[in-house]
Amino acid sequence: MNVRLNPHVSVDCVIFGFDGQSLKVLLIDRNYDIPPEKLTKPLTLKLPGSMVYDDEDVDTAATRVLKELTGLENIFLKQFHVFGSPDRLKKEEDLIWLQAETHMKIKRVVTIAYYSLIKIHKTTPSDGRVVWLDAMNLPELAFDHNNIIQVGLQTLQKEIQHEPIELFELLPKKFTIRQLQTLYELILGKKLDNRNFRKSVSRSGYIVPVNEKERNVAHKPAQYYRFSHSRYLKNQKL
Amino acid sequence: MNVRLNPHVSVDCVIFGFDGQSLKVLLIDRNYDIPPEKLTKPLTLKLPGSMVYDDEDVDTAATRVLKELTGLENIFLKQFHVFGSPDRLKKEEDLIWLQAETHMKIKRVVTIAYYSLIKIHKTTPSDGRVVWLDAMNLPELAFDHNNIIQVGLQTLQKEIQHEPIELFELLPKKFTIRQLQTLYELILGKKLDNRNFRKSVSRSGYIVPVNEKERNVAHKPAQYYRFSHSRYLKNQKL
DNA sequence: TCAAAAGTGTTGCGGCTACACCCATGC
DNA sequence: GCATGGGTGTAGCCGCAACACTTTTGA
Repeated sequence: MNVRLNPHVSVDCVIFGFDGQSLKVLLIDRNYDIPPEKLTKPLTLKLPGSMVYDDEDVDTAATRVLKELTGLENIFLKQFHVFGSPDRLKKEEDLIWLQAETHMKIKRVVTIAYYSLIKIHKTTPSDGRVVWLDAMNLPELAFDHNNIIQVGLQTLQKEIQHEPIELFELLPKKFTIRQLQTLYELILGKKLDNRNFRKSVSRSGYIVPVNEKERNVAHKPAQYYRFSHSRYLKNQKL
Repeated sequence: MNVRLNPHVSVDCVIFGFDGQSLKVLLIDRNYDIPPEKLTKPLTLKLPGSMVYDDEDVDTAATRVLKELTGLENIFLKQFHVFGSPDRLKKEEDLIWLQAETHMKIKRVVTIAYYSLIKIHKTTPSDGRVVWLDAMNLPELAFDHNNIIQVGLQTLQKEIQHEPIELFELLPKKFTIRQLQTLYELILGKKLDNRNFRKSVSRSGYIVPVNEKERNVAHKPAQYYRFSHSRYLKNQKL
């Protein structure tokens, strides 16, 4: 395999997770290996990404980034926008970091952004560079990554209105209706009516109860449900 | 202005037009300037496109292509997908043409695809390289351009369900309901009920009759309508 | 027995579909 | 007067929103 990097094209992945309370984004501390006394900022966070190899499809590059980072394969990953303004590399520290990382003088990179939804607990927690931050309340990130995340979130909002399937990637196999509703509310940014939400769940036909309830909770225990992929496919055909 | 081309990133524009009968795509004969005796094929058609200049936003590059070709500015133009497989330049003749065109040895180009909707009669007909072909019945094109057009068409199908506004770019200022319906049917690839279609038109609130009817037609003359942008915006606010 | 979250039904409105006939014009 | 496409109304179904109380558990 020819591993020469194409210094003009990169991929960046906006990886969403859900911890039951809030919507998270996976970020990388790019200065993790730098000794503290040399750091100008305590944290310099960026989206996981990579230059594209010379003989690699751009989609493959995004898949590779995800795998290197989380160990996961066959993950839902969707190209959503290209960020190609020549001044997206305008911060001095970003240019310095890029040069150190790639050993090339780079003035301009066009990046193809993807988003992905994964269960937080599935990521290898061993990688110390990885942090999950609240997607709605982020600090200033490297490059134009705040903007990329915002556009990714808007895309996700639109998508889940038509393809709710994606959301189940964020939930554990067994989940309660309340968890699912909370997730919808977080992403859409508004409250939903609980009764109507339950009706739409049972109408869906592919969210089915499992033989298990919550335990040790100080209220009526909730029924667990799972996403049935086979029933989902059946409904599509109708 | 630094006019150095970035040989790794290009833009391609799928420009749709409508002649009242069928949906068209604008294509370029890339061998227009080659003397006939040197041609291997009578026509070698491709999408209008360009490499991206080193100091140019990718969206700007797409806008530039459209302007160079049609003279039009401020045109609706939407980024819809990146085609980045390393073997999208696999045909020998494509590589030869690329090298002649750019004077560079190029093995791999990632292209960002845009689609656009314009009124056919607005294009400068002086440019002999330009041809409009039926979008549903295309010959084999250069590179992976057949595939790009197909994906563009699918994107358009999805978009018009939510943002019908785009379609008015394809119609003359004054148009009949039947023309609008024909356009919908062509893009969606299915027949629509005429009565229900008219109802949705009058419900829309932003398609308004003008004081003019068809003339010299051998049937009841149709009312002309126009798209009212101001009414469209008002409805959005509700 | 209290606090806390789970779970449950009905009604009205508006939008979507299906469907058949008369109208105005040019030839 | 006839061929051609323009234009019109209704009824049933379905999905969506609004809305308040009972149930089950742990503490």
